Amino acid sequence: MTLEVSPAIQDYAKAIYSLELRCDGGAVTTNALAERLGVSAASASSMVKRLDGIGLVEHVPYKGVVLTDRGMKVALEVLRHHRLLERYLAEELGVPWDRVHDEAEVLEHVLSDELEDLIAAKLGHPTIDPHGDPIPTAELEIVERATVGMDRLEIGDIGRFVRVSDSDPEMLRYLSARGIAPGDDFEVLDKQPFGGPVFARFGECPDVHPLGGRLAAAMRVEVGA
Amino acid sequence: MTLEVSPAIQDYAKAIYSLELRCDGGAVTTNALAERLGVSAASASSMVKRLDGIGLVEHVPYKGVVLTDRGMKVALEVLRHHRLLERYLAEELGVPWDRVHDEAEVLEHVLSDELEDLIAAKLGHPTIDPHGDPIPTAELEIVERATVGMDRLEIGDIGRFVRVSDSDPEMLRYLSARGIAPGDDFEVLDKQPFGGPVFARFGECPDVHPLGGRLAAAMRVEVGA
DNA sequence: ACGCAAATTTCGGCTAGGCTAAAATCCATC
DNA sequence: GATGGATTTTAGCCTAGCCGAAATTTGCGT
Repeated sequence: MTLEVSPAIQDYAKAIYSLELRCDGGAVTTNALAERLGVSAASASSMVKRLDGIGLVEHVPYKGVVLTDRGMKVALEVLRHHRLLERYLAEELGVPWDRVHDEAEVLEHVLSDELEDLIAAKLGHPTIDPHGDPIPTAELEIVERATVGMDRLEIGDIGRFVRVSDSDPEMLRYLSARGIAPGDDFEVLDKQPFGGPVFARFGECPDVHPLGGRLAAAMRVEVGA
Repeated sequence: MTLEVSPAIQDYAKAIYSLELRCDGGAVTTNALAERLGVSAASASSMVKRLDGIGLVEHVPYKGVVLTDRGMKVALEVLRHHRLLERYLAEELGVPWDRVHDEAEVLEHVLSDELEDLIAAKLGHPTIDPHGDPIPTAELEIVERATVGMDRLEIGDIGRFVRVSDSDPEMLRYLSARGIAPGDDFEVLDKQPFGGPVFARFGECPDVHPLGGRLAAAMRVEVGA
């Protein structure tokens, strides 16, 4: 049945998974998928039909797709590969934080189960990757923590900076250069009105950083003591 | 010009390189190439034409192919990836000796230059892989040592077991299980006539091993004190 | 020197995955 | 309830690699 899961199919499954998370509960549209993967809407449409044919997604024409259980397994397997590799590359090989995503993006498709196990063991079976994203377990269970973007915060909010999108190298370099990393506790000291930037302090460092626009939205945090 | 070197092309370049080594100096035939890569002669023929078109090989129809300088660079780049990865997998991740080849076979095509450098540095810029094969330098220079198969040896010959084909897992398991590894010094104690097996002792271990057939031919040695 | 077997190339066809352009469908607005 | 713009799907086409079958070339043995 499922004996042919090409890299392209893995990429589609992964993209559908992450888009399902965003647009909570809803079906993923062809357009969103196409944009995410950098292909034309026509290409996405025909691939979606194929994925439905092999039972990885449920496709309602003109409505969108939802992953089936089997499709979810494919997505989580690739996600586990990706995030384990990110962690491994950062920790064992010293690949810079803002580069691990691109490296993992290609390696994830050719990682054997055996190598996956060896890497996980060597890392001590980690549960989050260098961006703070959770790594699915070997049994493909994953806990997505509820987070909000820093753009939603108000003056006085405190909490923990949990994760940041791994796909924008420039953002990662920016944060990295300022010593801001997932896991840091923070405090919002000021905020400009009308969707303006928030001013926050991270970890032990007394510096106050202005965070606005796409950056603040990409920085996901858990609010509270 | 060369901006498209697909995995398939890399595999062809690598195969042509190693066949050129064997059939010393001569052009590589389409059939040999097809057999090596496990594709039909028709497929190999058409790919050879493509490779000639993009300048990686010189193809004389019905005669065979020879790598151009650019083709050689492609082959050595992939070979460096392959052997560095074998070394890395064996040393850092504990992948069994007989499995590293297959893992490296897929990873070699997706290894970025940056990762290549990091891996080489971590290993201390090694010059041979776990099978005793030389690793091309970053500048793609390689020294192929002159070796003979153990099947050519006579009683009383001594020397060093240098390398063994990396592509037969069963052979590797067999040698591994008996504690025989590249780098071992050996002594030929007996030999049966008419192409029969040689009996040899390796390293410190007093055991005498009978080695015949394809195994003896695959075991390459340097003869002499 | 000639013919035949083996090697090689050519030919037509297949799948995966992508594209553009055109047709179909959906939905918000009037 | 119609209609126009946006979205989605279909249709036709392309390239990379692979295949088997048929045509071609080579070169060995006599």
